[in-house]
Amino acid sequence: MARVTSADVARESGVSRTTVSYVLNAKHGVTITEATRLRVLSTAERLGYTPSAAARTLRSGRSDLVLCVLPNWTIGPVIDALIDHLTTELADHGLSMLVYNGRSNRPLAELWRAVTPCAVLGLGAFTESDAQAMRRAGIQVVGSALDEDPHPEIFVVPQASIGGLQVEHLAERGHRVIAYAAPADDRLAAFADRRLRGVVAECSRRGLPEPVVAPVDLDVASAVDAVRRWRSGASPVTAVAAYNDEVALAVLSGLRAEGLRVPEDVAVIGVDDIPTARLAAPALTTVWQAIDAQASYLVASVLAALDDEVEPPQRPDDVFHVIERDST
Amino acid sequence: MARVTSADVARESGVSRTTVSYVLNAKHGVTITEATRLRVLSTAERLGYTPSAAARTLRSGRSDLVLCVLPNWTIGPVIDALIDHLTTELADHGLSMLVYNGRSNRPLAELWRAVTPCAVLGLGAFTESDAQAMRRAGIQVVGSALDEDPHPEIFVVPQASIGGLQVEHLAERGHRVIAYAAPADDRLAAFADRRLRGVVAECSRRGLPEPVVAPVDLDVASAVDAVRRWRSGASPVTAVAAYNDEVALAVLSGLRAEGLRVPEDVAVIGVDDIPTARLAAPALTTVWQAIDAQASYLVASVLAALDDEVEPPQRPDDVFHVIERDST
DNA sequence: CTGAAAGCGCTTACAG
DNA sequence: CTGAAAGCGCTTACAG
Repeated sequence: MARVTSADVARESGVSRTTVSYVLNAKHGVTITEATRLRVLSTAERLGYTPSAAARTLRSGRSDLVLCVLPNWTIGPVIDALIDHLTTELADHGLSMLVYNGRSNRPLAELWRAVTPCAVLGLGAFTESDAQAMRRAGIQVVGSALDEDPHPEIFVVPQASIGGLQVEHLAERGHRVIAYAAPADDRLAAFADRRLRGVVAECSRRGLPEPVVAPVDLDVASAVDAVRRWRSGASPVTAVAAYNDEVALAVLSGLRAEGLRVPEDVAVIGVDDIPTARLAAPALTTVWQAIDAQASYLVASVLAALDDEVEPPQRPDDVFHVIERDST
Repeated sequence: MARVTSADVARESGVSRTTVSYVLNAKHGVTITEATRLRVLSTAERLGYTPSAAARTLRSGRSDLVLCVLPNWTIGPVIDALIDHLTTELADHGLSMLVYNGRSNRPLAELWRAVTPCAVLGLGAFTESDAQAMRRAGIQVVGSALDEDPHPEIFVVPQASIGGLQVEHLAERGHRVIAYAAPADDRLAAFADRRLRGVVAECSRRGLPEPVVAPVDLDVASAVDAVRRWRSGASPVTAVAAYNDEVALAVLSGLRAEGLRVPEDVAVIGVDDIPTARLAAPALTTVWQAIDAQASYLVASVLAALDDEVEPPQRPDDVFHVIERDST
């Protein structure tokens, strides 16, 4: 069965393709008789007409597609919620968002063979050559960074400040010997390193000893190893800042296996507030992120990149806070 | 800066656009002088030429894009891994996969304004009208179903058999009064209902009493309510089949709060084997899915839909098995 | 072995 | 208020 085109709709409605286009795109500044309008609309409906995205894009040089590029991360509930917000908000502006999982480490260039987005929203940083290639193809690039970035148009979720917040919380509860539980999954290194940097900086600012870092796999044995190391020194660790909630849950299991009480012997704080964090024994204290505010900022950035008349948004601040539960 | 087109490459290389196209697409059956080939390739490289996806798609009536449509589910590690596998395997066949999160309950039709995939891979079922619209637009539709489905080309992950497996495991350990912990999140109802159906069927097949169903929110209070209900009757529940691991973890927390021992007083089995399942106290018994086999099947289905000469694959069986840990 | 030309389906000045 | 025509950038018969 052949594809239905605007020519079909035009013929069946007894008008020209121009008129069909005007009606279907509710073209401004052109007046169409109500009768014609209705006729075209109903024919289109009846025929099940769908405009060809390829033709529209080719002709207008612009598409309604925003591509969200995910770096090689594991995707948990936080990113899931972010994507959810982005999709919905962008759709409210007539933009469709599709997600590319750049796990396979393939060059992004492959993608432009398949799709022509008007903007690309990178949740991680792009390589300079990728970014250049995109701009050259007329694609707006909205990037993100995990650090403070000199480019004001780059979205920044300062990972270091998460680590800072963890230490602040722990220090305020009187802890002085603090450890950092790093993830064993390499894909998370970009985040983990920066969060650790924040932990180290805040410890030093407060005159606390440098945190002992141990990688913790998501199993009990690995956590037990880390716990033994942390507790073995002359001044045993009394608090652990974990890379995220999953790692924190592993630490909890290691502590339990070693017969240590939480938070009496060792306090633990995570990041993310995953659903199971509150189900742990004891319920996990964690750092929460304002995903909706981050999504809104990102959407506004995309809109500003697409339309010169739209002002770029203010970076949201205060996107983190500590949720106190029973593990600290 | 204007877009680089194949005409630019042709001019700079001193050949026609035809030749450029032949070289860049490594067109079979056409012989091009090695010298010309190299010249074209290097000019394209130097100019940073990226073919226009819109033009290719419009001209050839076919794109390299596979769209994966996610229903309104929460996305956990299982779906994440599935997407990962799909992206990689499809890329090996020259196809780019993009993911659409259909959460916003918008009609899929909106999407065809932005993008023209060659195939759509639905992880949930499509409405008949959506499926029809896609076929009418020349898009191959590869659907999935959660139940046995009369259409042999539909991919089926029989959710009911997950529930059956849970009961089988529990019954073999001597349990007779089994409860079902349903998720409170409505978005999961499609799965939950079917898994429950499997639980009910297997109980009845084994002559066990009908399972008591309680919804369990991901918090301790909700789980405690459910546990009290399960334990209050004349024949208290001794085993719980949970919708998934998160719900199972909640049940564990409710049991703990009520002072019940696991598995001595009550056994618990989940589904998914999320990373934190093994970190629970006690470590959670769960049902594992062979995601890689499912992904391979799906990829083969897409390939078969795209090329009539490729045989549709055999449905994989044996995609589930129980991972025994300490909670049963 | 290489080129001129047609045409995919749309939108948009331009003319009437 | 509506239509004829051009052109977006590519691929592919067809001719040489």
